Amino acid sequence: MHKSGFPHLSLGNKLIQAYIKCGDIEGARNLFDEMPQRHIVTWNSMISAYVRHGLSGEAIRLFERMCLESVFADEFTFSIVFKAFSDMGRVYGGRKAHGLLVVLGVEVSNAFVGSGLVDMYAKFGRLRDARLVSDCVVEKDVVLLTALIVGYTQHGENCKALEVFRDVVAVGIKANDFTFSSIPIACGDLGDRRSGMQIHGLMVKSGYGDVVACKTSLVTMYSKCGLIDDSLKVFERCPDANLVTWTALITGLVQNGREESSLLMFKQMVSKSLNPNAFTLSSVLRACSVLTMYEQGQQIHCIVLKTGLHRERYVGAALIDMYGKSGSIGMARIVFESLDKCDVVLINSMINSYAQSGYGQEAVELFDHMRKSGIEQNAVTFLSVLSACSNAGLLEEGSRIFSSLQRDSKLDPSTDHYACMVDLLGRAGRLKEAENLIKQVEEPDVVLWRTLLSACRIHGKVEMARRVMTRVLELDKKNDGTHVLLSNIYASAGEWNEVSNMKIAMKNLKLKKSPGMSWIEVDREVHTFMAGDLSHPRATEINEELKRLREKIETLGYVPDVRFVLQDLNEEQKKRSLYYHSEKIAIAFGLLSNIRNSTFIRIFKNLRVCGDCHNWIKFVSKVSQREIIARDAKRFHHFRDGMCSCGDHW
DNA sequence: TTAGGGTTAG
Repeated sequence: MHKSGFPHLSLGNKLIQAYIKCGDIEGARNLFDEMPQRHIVTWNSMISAYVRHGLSGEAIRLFERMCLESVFADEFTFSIVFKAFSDMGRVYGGRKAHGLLVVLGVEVSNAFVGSGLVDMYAKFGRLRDARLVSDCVVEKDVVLLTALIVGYTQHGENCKALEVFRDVVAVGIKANDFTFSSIPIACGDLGDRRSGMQIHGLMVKSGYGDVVACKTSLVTMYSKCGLIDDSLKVFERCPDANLVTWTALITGLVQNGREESSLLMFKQMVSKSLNPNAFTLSSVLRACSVLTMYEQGQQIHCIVLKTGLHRERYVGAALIDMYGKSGSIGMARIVFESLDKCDVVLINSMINSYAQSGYGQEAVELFDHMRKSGIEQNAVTFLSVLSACSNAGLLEEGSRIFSSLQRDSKLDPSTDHYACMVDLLGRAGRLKEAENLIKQVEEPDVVLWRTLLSACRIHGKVEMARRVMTRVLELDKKNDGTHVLLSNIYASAGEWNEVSNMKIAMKNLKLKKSPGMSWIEVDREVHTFMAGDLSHPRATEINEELKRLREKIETLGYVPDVRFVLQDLNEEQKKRSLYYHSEKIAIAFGLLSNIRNSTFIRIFKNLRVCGDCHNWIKFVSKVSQREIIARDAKRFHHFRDGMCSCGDHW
């Protein structure tokens, strides 16, 4: 023992090592603090233990204390401390440590030091610095080059990642499982199937084809290349799939439009007692959102709450989006307000939810609040708030925000931003101003002209529509939506000859009008209806319900508005055609299904709700005492007690 | 002692 009663220097170090080995970091720290003098190895052991236990902040504090006490850091210290700085995102501190390394004359060419430094700069996104350090190391090893590859892939520089990988192969450095779990990501993000498949072959040849992380990386690579069936093949040969592998597959399925399969896979995963994390849950929430399956979405929300992941940013954004897209704006707001920290994506999700439900004022307030709080707004923020203004007809606020976007030198308004303004002006009947705004755009796209064409329809401006149509056709001859739009303008004006000319034009161009359909989720099953569609097993009941509703609402003053029938029919035929619009059938079915005694009914339509249906739903919401939420191609309508949230502006 | 695979807004 040391005369002061403390263990001898090397014995003390051994004791600290023993504490660390047992995972007793607190014990190691106490002993460390009590030691009258410490060897460099002791400092290094302690710093290293902190980093390995996820206590990088503590590691940095100890490193700084070491410098203050004039203990010279060595290669070992630097190899570990750079990771601490990158874990904590402390760019400035990391650079200072690099400076100290130079002053102390520690060699960067040491493989461990070089790799640590390259990895730190790569994680900070300072890839030029990472490359400079890497170039100073004469004998580069696989760890250093893999760190560089990962840095490039994580910051979207996938071509450079592939270049480094090709260098690795060319100079004969043996790529290992870490390299093979990183490089397919670059191929996936580039959509480079050829390189992806070559690397897959090389991986198998090198003996890493059975490493789970490598296979996971292949699942992602194939799915990002649009080859989801190949992802499934890799997954089938992965009996040791872990949570990351399952999540990669579930995400891939969602990204490839196979949302139903992704939900089935999720169920399988849970049945294997694998607990989903934030990655998994945000992907399945997206699947529910796309499928408009909100009962499922709510169940996933329960899992989120049970697992305590409701404060995770990615999950929060996915939940806000899911509730926003389901028209449950109250729930979206509850999730939003429960978050501890806000970032631009979360706020954009909330603004966008407001936009879709027509809550323009709330969207503008959040936008203004964001600006006051100093949170940087991006192009999506402006697009979301402008679309909120356009859905709610807030011309004054929209113009103010659009002007500030034009003044803001950091962001250039895109054609999408202009489209919102054209829509706002157009709907307000200021068609000439809308047209002038389009002329300000250097290369106006077809969306802008089509937006103006749509405004012409609302205001019945047939002559202007003819002119705008020629511009639309110059840019996109083969768009069914455009032809239908102009045909509807002619139909509203009673120009039936022109309507049949449009039909002939569409036939010649082999364009088909996409059929209108509505759907509703009942007991986690989706029921879809077309106009006049009486093929549902409960068609007779639906018909009776429609009749009951008609009788009730007619006593309150509902009159079918045949102006919305865009076919050349007689009055009685027109009324009958309105009677069986798909949204009416879906609502009648919803009412008779009495979904879980719910106070509301939610339906979806792939096209815009027509004026007569809009009026019909208002009456039905009154007689049925239900809130009816209808999502059409663009937005939500919340009907309650004979009124609609859109204030008839849509 | 150093490097890896899966997630959010339009």
